[in-house]
Parts: sequence; C-alpha cells; structure tokens
Amino acid sequence: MLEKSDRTTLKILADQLGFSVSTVSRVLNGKAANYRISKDTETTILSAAKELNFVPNQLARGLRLQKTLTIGLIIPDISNPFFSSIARSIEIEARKLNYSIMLCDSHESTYYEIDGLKQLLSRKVDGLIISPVGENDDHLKQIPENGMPLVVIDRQFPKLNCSKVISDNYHGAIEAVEYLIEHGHKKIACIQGLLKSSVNQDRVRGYIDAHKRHNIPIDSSLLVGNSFGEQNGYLGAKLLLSKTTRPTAIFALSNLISLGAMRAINEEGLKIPEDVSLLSFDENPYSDFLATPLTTIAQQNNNLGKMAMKILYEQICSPETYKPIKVKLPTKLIKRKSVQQINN
Amino acid sequence: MLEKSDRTTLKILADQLGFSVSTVSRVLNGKAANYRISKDTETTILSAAKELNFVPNQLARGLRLQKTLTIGLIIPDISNPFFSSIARSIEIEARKLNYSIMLCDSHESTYYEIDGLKQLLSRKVDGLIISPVGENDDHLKQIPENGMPLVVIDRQFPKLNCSKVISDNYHGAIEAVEYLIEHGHKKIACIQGLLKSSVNQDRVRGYIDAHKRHNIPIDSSLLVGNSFGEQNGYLGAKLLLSKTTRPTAIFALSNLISLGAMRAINEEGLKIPEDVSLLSFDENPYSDFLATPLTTIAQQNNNLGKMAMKILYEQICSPETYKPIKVKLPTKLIKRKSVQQINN
DNA sequence: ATTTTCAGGACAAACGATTGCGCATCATAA
DNA sequence: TTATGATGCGCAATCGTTTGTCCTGAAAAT
Repeated sequence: MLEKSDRTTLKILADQLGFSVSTVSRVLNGKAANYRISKDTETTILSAAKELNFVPNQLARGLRLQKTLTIGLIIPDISNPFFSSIARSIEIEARKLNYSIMLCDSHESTYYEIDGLKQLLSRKVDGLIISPVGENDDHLKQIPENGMPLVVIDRQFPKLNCSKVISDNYHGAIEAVEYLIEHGHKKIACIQGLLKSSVNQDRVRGYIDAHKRHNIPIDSSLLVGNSFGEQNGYLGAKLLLSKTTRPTAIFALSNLISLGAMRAINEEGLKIPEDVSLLSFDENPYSDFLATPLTTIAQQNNNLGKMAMKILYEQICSPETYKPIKVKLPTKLIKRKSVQQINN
Repeated sequence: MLEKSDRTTLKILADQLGFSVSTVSRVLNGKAANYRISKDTETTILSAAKELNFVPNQLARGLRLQKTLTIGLIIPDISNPFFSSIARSIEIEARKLNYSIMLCDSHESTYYEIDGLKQLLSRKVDGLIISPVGENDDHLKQIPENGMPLVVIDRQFPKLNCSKVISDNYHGAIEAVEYLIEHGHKKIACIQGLLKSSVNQDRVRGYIDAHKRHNIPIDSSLLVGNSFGEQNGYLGAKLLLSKTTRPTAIFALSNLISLGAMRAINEEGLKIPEDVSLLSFDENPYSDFLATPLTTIAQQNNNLGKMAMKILYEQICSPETYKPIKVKLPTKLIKRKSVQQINN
C-alpha cells in the first residue's frame, strides 16, 4: 500500500516502488523514451505519482536546474489601480507561460526598490519586470550587466540597457493639452508627478511643446507639484486655485493627482468644468461616474503588462541572441465632460 | 585580489579566503561565537562578503532549512481596489517581518485557485494567505491538515480549520439596511455577489434580518445577482429598474456591483438619489467624488491585511502551540449623498 | 613529562531534484 | 562459444547552504 503524504519526495516514491530515483525522475519529466524505460515501468510510476499527489520541490529543482519558473515584479504601489491592473495582466500572461510571480511593492521609494531587488535576486528569479520609482537607476544597471533578463515598464531610463514597455507619454500629453487649447484654454496649469521620472518629464515636455506649437506663452507658475500621489494633487490644486488669476484648466499627470485635485476643487466650492476644466492622465473604471465625468488620457494598461511579460519570456528563452527592444504604446484621449469650451 | 561577480557563492568566498565553507557560513550567520571563530577571521570574512556583494542563494537555503521566508498570497482579483489595498498592507507587514510574497490571482475561479495553490506549495512557501473564491473548500482542507500555516481573509468557510480575518459583514449589512429603512425605504433591492460565498451569505442575512427587525416584508424579487463583478451590478440594476414598481433603494454588495449599478442607472436616465437611492459595500478613494457621493459600508482593508499577516507569522513561528483564531473587524457606515429620505 | 583542555576550524552529510555514465541481462549473429 | 548490440535501469555527482561531529596544535594542569 502506498503511503500518502504532503511531503512526498522522489526518493519516497522511488523506495515505495522499488525503482531508483533517477528512473522516477526521468519518467516524471517525460524522458522515459530517451532512456529506454519500459512502458510498464512508466505507467506504474506515473500512476503512483498521481496517487501520492507528488509535486516536485521547486527549490531543489531550481537549485539543480538554475531556473525557478518565477519572475520578480517590482511596482511602486500595488494599491494604485494603474499598477494593479498592470500586475494583473502580467500575472495572467505569466501563468500562461507557467511562471509564478514574486511581488514587491517599492512604496515609491528607491530604498525599498533596492531592498526588493535584493530579495528577488537572492530567490533566483528567472527574470524581472520593474516599474522603477524613477529617481535613480544605479541599482538597476547591474541587472542586465549580470545577464539577468529585465523589462522595465512605465518609467524608463534612457541609458539602461534593457527592454522597455512604456506609454507614449509625450504624445499623450500633447494631445491632452491641444485638446484644452482647442477649447479655448490659454491658462493651462499642470500638476506634475515625480520630477525625475521619465514619465513625468515626457508628459511635461508634451505640455510645453503643445504650448509652443500654438504660440501660447508658458507661465511657469502654472507648473506645480512633485509626486504622483493624491496629496500632491490636492496641494497643487489648492495652490493653483488660490492664485489671483486662476488657471482655466488643470492638466493632472496621474489618476491620484486628479483625485486630489478634485478634492481641492470641491473644497474651494468650485465646479468642474464651469469654474475650472480638468483633464487627467490615466483612465479609471469610475471616470464615467464622477460628479463631472472625467476626460482622460487612457493608457493601455493591459497591453503594458502583457507585452512586458512576453518580452521578458523571449529574453529568458534565448538570453544570448536577445537584443533589448523598446515598445511605446499609444495613448488615447477619452472625451467626457470635465473640459469646457471657453471664450477668448 | 577578490573577484567580483553576481554569482558569488559560499564556496567561492571560502576558496578565495582560504577558509572552509562551514566557517564562512557560520560567520555570515552570526554564529562565530558559538563555534569559537576568532575575531580576526570573522572580520576578514565579513568584509570580504560585503566587498564581493555576497547574497546567499535562498533556494539552497530554503532546501536545507526547510523554510523559505516566503508566503503565498491568493486573491480573486488584484485589480480590484479592495483586494489590492489588502495586498499592499500584507506586503508591508510581510516586509517588516522579512518575508517575501508570491502572488497568485485566482480570477474569481476555483480552478485557478487550485492551480495557484499547487504552484505555491511546490515552491515551499512558509505559509499562505488566501482570500478564497468561495464556492468550495475541498482543496483548502488539506492545507491545515498537512500542517501548512494558513490564514483565510475576507471569505471564509465555517468548517475550515484555520485562522480567519474577516469583516463583520452581517452587522455591516444590518447597519446599511437599517439606515435605508430609517430613511423611509421599504422597497429595498439588493444586488448580491457570489451566492455560495460566506461574505455574500452574511450580508444577505443582514439584509433579511434588518427587514425582519422592522417588520418589513421581504420581496424576494428584489434580491438579484450572483457575482461580485461589475457586469452583474449592471445587469442586476437593469433588471430591478425595469420592474413595474421600482425599488426605492438599491443595496449593492460590492464596489464593483455599485459601479455597474451606476452605469445602469445612468443609462436609464435616472438620478441618484432622487429616483433611486444607492448604498454600497466597500469604500473607495473616489466615493466622495462621484456624481452623487456614495454612501458606503467601509471595511478595514488595511487592518484585514495587516492582521492576517501578523497571525500567519505567529503560526509560522510556533506551529505546535498554535490555535486557529478568528477575528472579525467591524465595518463603518460612511454617510454621503446617495441615500434620500423619502415619504411614507 | 604526560594528560587535559580549549581555541580554531575542517569534513561530510543532508535538503530534493536532474543527468552523464555505466552496468547488468538477454537475444542474436558470427 | 563468444562477441555484439539492444534493452532497462541504477550510481553518483551536482546545485549552494547549514550543521553535527571530528581533528589539530598549543597552552594549562597534574
């Protein structure tokens, strides 16, 4: 009689069947034919493995094979819908490819990012998908240098030698601001996110270039903020709304920023879009249902995750021949009610 | 000269220093004193390890120590803000305790839940936090039976022999429905979630008991729906609103359900709360900013995650003496504008 | 001058899997 | 009868750590 247990190992299985560990291993890995193992033996082992609910120890397997079928994911804030939707699409794609995910939340802090990175490396993940905090990439450079497959998403560093999957933030911002300009706005404020991040820089560049294209002077006092969080949106909007001549429109560079801005606008007793127009980066499930349905620049969240995982997988499969690629996904302006046409 | 590499192992370190692997290992684990290793040797090894950027291989370590400092997390939908905020608080707490997290998204499907479970077990996680899909717990029973620490959150099974951290869904629902009743509502509809889940059953029980308490007959045609997703909210609301005598209030049993319901209400050209009141389980960052600020039953998401992780840790630390506990966190009614007082 | 004692560290097994070789056994051919 | 080749499977090393036990030389005790 076979003894059932959670801790069934190859050895236990082999002992109970009277075969050697190697034979059992070979059968279980579908290599019976290669090693001339008889059909009889094969079926015996296979059925016993099923009956005993044998599950190979992936630690041992990983140690021996030097691969873990695990990838590491580092993102700045899993509770942010933008990142959690990306995480989800990565998870789905990873599972299809038989990979599991180790998750680290960097809390928008490079310190935690570094710490998480260390954890993941010590656990010998086969590859990494990172949405970097974005201040600094010194700690990231060693990753490709050591041959560890890496795909960076959302935020990038120009000099980092790895694949990148990002949104076309520059053109997204251009489209957003031009839309505002077309609606007669000239005093367009921008509440920006983390200054050093590429996302922010690209969006701000779009903001500025759109002004230039239309020969609208830029009032640098209308460019405020320094973080993608809600607090910053709130503070930024407060600041903007307290100016003697208020901006007619606010361009919020993230979903959390616009949430904070809405709180401030509310508090000031102002109405969107009558008193101030609002246009925000990032589409949300609730954008349609807000007090004023929000006009947004939507990113392809699902595709961001899916492509990142696919690209990472390519690299894992053929590390030598692999060349880093960069994919830039277009954004889409979703028009709703938060931008008003104004007179000149 | 010491050679630097990403793949520094104990052996490499030992060879370069002229010590044995065991000595190096002991020093690095702070056991120098126990084995009478000289201060000199200790500092030499320590500084070399730092210089070579030695990071122990956690696979090997896990194999030897039979513990991985990793916990598995299975949740139904990481892109749902409710779960992603829980995931975040778990991550934070886990990191404090020096644990990493393997994430599985079950996509609200028991099939994927089982698959994820298998992956996590094969990777030898030290413990599991699961928010079960909730249809069935056959696959979960084996976990505590095999001595694997397990904490279940949000959704529970009465007969499952493990710790549980849940919200007080019953009283939450009671409070919600009584609030509606106090506002004069008698025709209160309820769009429910996954029928078999404990969360749903507790909330529905609260819904029913609140009616009984106030001697209000229950119209079973007002109890619709069968999933926590948005589609179900939309469909449920459509159905309810098409009735010849519409309900005056809708109690949505999840954030996604209320989102769907709002879409339906919108589509029907109705206003909240003038035409129909809406009260929803789950607080959201955007609840305040909706067309009609939403009255909600807030759960303690952060505490759910934090406590789950703490309890799991307790069990991991002392598996023998450990007794499963159940914590039930109170909910809180957050009053906004989506419930209207009506005349009788 | 022996025997103890202790500092300082090395050896080797073990964790659970994979895999290059090698070793029987048996039938067939020379 | 003896090579010759299939056939069918086991041995043992290996991945990188940890840890119980053992070894060596020198100082201290007798």
